[in-house]
Amino acid sequence: MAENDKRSEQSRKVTFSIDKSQNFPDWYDRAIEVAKIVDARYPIKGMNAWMPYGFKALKLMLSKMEFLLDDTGHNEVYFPLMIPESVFSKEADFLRGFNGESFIVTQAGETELAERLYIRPTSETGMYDTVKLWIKSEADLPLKLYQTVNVFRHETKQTRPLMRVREIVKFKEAHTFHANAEDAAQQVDEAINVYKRFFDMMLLPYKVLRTPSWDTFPGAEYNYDFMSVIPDGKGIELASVINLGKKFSLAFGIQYQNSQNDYSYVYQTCYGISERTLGTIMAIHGDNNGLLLPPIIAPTQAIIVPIYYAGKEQPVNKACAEIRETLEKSNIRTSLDSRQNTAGEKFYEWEAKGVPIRIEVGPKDVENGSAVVVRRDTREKKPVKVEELSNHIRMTLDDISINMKKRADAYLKERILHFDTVEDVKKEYKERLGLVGLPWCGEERCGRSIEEKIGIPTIGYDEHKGAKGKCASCGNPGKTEMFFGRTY
RNA sequence: GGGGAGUUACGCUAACCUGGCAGACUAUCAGCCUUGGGCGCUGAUGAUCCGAGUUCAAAUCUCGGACUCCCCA
Repeated sequence: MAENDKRSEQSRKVTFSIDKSQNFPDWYDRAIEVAKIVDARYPIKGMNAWMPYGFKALKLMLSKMEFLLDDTGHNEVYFPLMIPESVFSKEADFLRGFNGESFIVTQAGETELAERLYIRPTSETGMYDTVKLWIKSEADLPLKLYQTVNVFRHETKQTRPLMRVREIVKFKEAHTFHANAEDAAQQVDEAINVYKRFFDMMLLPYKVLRTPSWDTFPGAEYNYDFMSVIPDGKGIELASVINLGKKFSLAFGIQYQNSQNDYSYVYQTCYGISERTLGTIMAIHGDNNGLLLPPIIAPTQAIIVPIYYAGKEQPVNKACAEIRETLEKSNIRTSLDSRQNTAGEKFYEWEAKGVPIRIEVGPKDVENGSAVVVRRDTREKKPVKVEELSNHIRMTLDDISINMKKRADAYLKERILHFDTVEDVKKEYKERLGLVGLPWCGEERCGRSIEEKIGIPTIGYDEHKGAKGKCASCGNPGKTEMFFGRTY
């Protein structure tokens, strides 16, 4: 810093006095606030107002999911927010699972309603009650639907923006209906593949785990969860893929007429993701300067920051406008920050918002016919000739994505810990480290017993990976690896 | 499910115990100075969660409510 520089080190503001690795919860709240993703000041716990920048990122993310669903033969529909109590309570396990956390409308104005109306905590019941009218014959199957809706759950525990909320604003849920069990099972596989493609695009690391039989989704035959780990060591369920079997079709009477002129009950699956995915993206990729958004969902992929000097604004502005036009022509989402704040202030702000690339244009650059390109992930600065800018930015965006994915995969690997015995876990595991894997024989009794001994809840097991050692409970050969962890 | 703490301007906070002009920082707005990593200066806007009680007088004391946070099962 030059001696004549009036800026003093001490008066410098600090966006993040909070260290992400030391205090993740506070870091997360602050990062979301500074980047203007959501406004958590909305006066209901667990319900947040989405701000323009955050909502743009969310929409970009969802559009990728929509593309994948459309591409695999799903059709978009919409079902109402409210579900009559008589419909909501038709499937017993489902009712037991969601009754306690549902909001229920009991009156309109001062008039008490004849029948109570449930605000959907998820849409199964409301949907299936009507879809049964749509299905007549085998020719109507398979039927693959999805909708993007808000759902409400009265969370009593701590809430956290995007991760654990009372109003899930964008629940993108798919529901499918099939003629037989094989087709339904196949659909589960397709859904898992769709989600793999999606989370890979979002540069998120995950592990697909099958939920143990004693812990499945209410009303399910079996289900899989896409699990990731956030920096405080807690597991987070990014997506759930559920085989409902005939449970709901029996409860709701969803039947089709088959070729033998008999009626058969349909087999169903459902699966969904939400804005939690965006929350996890921010949690995993952010650093002590704020967010880092994957280029694929960044509302602004490149921010142009003019560096003004008195009397030299005109040429700088002109160069910036030209660069912006060029980049937009190459389909790079570009913004220009021509506000009169100091350059440094703007740098910090756009870094906090997670914009992948910054382009600095000052009088020196104009003279040289170049611009300074700065990567958000490495903060590396590089002068680039204006003619080469479009190409360079494209390549750099790709490179940032590759780098982010690499980092994220390495990150998850560190947070999934493999142990051989309960004793090892007790000796070496501390809460904030991540998920715990132990060999398991496949018996419910043993799964529950391990859970109790190590005091960490079961999450699910990796179906496709055999375990090396002996079951951590009974000592018989381990069939698979069971994972344990605290979750959101 | 049980327990505890709290609520003052967009945000953070002082005054509370011991009742007496609600003060600072930040932000915002107007202007100046500036702009290659948060500089500085002048001025302005803006607040005691809601309801009741005690009192000459309540952010402050008492009671009730709402909401928020934390801890334990």
